Amino acid sequence: MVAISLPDGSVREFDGPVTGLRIAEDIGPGLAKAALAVTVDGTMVDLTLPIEADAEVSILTAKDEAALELLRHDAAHVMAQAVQELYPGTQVTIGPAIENGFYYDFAREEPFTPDDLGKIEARMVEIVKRDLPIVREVWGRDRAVEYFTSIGESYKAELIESIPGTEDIKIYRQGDWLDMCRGPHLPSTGKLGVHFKLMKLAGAYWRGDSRNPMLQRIYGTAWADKKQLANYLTMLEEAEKRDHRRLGQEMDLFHLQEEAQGAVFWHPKGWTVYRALQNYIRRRLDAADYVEVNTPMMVDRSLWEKSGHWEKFREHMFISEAEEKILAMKPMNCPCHIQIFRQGIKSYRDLPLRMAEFGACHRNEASGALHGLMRVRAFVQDDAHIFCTEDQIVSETQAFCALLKSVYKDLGFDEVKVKFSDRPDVRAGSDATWDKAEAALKEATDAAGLAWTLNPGEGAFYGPKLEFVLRDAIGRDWQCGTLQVDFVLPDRLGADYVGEDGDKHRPVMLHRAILGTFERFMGILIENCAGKFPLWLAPVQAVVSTITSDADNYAQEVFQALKAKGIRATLDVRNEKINYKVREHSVAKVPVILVVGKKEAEENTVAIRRLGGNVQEVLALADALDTLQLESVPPDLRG
RNA sequence: GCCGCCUUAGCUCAGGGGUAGAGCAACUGAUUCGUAAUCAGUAGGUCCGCGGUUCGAAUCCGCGAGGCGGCACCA
Repeated sequence: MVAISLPDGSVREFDGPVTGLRIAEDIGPGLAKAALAVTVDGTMVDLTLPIEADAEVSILTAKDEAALELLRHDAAHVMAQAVQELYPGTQVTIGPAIENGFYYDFAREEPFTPDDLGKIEARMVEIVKRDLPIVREVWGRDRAVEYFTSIGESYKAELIESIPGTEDIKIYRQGDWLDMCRGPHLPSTGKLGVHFKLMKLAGAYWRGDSRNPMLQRIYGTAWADKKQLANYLTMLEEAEKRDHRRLGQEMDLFHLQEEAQGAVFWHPKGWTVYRALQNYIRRRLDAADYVEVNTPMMVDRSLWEKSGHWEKFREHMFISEAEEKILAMKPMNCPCHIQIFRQGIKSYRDLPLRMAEFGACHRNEASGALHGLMRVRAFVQDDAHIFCTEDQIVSETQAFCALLKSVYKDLGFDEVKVKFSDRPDVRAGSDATWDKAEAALKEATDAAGLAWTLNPGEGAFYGPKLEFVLRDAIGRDWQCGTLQVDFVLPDRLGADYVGEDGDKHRPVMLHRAILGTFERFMGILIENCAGKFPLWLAPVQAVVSTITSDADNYAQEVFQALKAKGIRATLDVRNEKINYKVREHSVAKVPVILVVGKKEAEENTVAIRRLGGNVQEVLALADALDTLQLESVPPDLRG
């Protein structure tokens, strides 16, 4: 007797082992048809797998989020079958479900072309139409290795060999095609449906290791129905429209060119936003008792040798030679900050010492890693190093987390996630020190009210770290802020202070940034607001547009008044129709258009039109000026 | 760095072994108009670079650069 408890609380009894499909049939034919898999005591399994003991079972259909993952995994298998039918001799490797879709990595001499994607997709539809039953088999390891080796699937054989000897090898067969896979899978290929699309071709290293051969990866997206697929494709189009590289050009914010690969040419408008952002951060740091410094951009190699960077990151540093000395463009500010710390004698009374710098750093990133503003070779961080005692780690971390959260909120990001990276296998410092540092970081993060997830073993070799990830308007995650506890660098570069006891001690150094780099954050900001900057950041905050030349003098007066109030305004007295002007300034995403015609000039008013709206508000000039001035105050300066 | 694709006017893109195309933008002129494109005209090109094939290359082939999509990397 097997008792099956269902999600509605009911219990059904069967006289022996029973499959999920039987249970579904028992409930109703409609459900049996829609069933894709079952969860047994919370674990997803095949619909055809016998359930031997009492269990809590729930039947999964396309409506369940978990079933979608299954569907995507099956899409990967169907794609692999299609590829092997169309291109004999191609080897399969791995093909998991991923967010929004799936991929499969193939080994094949000849590259796939974009045209091939269409052919593969058509064959996939055909395989779905064949509605091949998907049958699970359990093989012995040796048999599996032997089989895959015999048909020339050396990657699969290698995979099986790396599975622990105690585990069964599961084979899923659909028609005359089969693959080794952990499962579970759909009952038949027909259940996959045809709401998938192959998206892109890419290279990917075997087992993610750049020393291994490169395979050909095909990415696809798959959904439960037509509407979901269409929504996803629409979302991608929307994301493309707010791509910071596209908006950067359309809005005349910045450009990149090959003579300065990975370095940004900021245009007046982009630089205006950049400055507004930097000034904002500078005020926030001042308010949080940081001191700002500035240190050399090029420093002799000997300093990098002492800090350990020369040994570890030499390849990624830009080098210059002068008078038989080798200088390196600084890839980071911290060694220089320690030089300032070391000047004179520091007392415990000087700690915590929070030293900030907006210093230009250069790193020779791999050419393939460069990506618009998001990954560049020349950048400025909102960087600071907090020199403190071990006892001050908690309070400093807590204060930092609070500052970070507040900054993100001001900039329009409310969702912040934290990744906590603890001790790696290879590390410096004693276990006792690590215990202390990790506990302090955790305590402080909790106290700051931030939810964190563990990133085991991913800490820096010199200490544990926090990574702050924020989510943008269209649901993408960006890692921006960081806080790293460092016991090593102060030691290597000889930083010390005199303690209460009169002895010399090593300070702990907290490396921290909120935005990360200004370049990258500008990119994130542009994409998050789709180019429609909040008023305090907008490069042009208001444009005064005339209807006829009769209002030119008055428009000039309005324009000067705006400037006098510190508002970034432009004047548009061109002989164009107001429709034309409104459209042009709207496309340029200017937040406020002040329209003035004969009537406004006579009455000393302005008609305000805001970006995205189509209503006009007529205000007395003095009121309009006050309103706009108030609205353009940066968030940290608001009463 | 690795794999694939792409590179034509300021921008978006079409074309394609025989004198280089469109829309928008720019410029000139006309138009003075009430909230998302007024009309007409003019000008604009090393078809990414270098080499090869050819009577002839922007087009075909090779090499290189940059960009794009991934992978690897990210102190």
